[in-house]
Amino acid sequence: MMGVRKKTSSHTGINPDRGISESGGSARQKQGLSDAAGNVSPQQRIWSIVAMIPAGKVASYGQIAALAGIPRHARLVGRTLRELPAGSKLPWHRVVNAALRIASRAPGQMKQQRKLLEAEGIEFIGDRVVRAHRWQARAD
DNA sequence: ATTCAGGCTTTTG
DNA sequence: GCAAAAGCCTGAA
Repeated sequence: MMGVRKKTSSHTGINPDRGISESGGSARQKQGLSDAAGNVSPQQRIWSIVAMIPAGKVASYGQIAALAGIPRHARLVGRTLRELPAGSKLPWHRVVNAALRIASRAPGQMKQQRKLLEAEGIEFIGDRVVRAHRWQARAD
């Protein structure tokens, strides 16, 4: 593949530093979130990225991880999303795997996720999301 | 410290 | 396009 995808270092224009104002308000009780050195925990980065996925678009775990500055952490993204509080504002449903398929962690939610996506105007081909709906940050 | 399993990804055939 | 194998990381036993 590659071709369009440059190195992850390419500033796509998105700016994770915009800070995601509370994503539910609770998930930060025992999480360090910010480090003494001013660093933020990986999951906060993930939240930021996920939060900036435009409606009507979907992104893959690895993509998010890469954009968050933590390549190879696709699974961590999934893990993080799994721990999300119910009232989270994060559009976790816009996150799918590299095959553009809905990752199944719970049969019921999978159905729900698809419904949410379709509600945003995302089309499906079988159990897969139409490629045109794949989100890609670009700098230009 | 070691082992295992997981909302993954990528390369081959 | 799908299946199998190998990678890469993390959290929990």
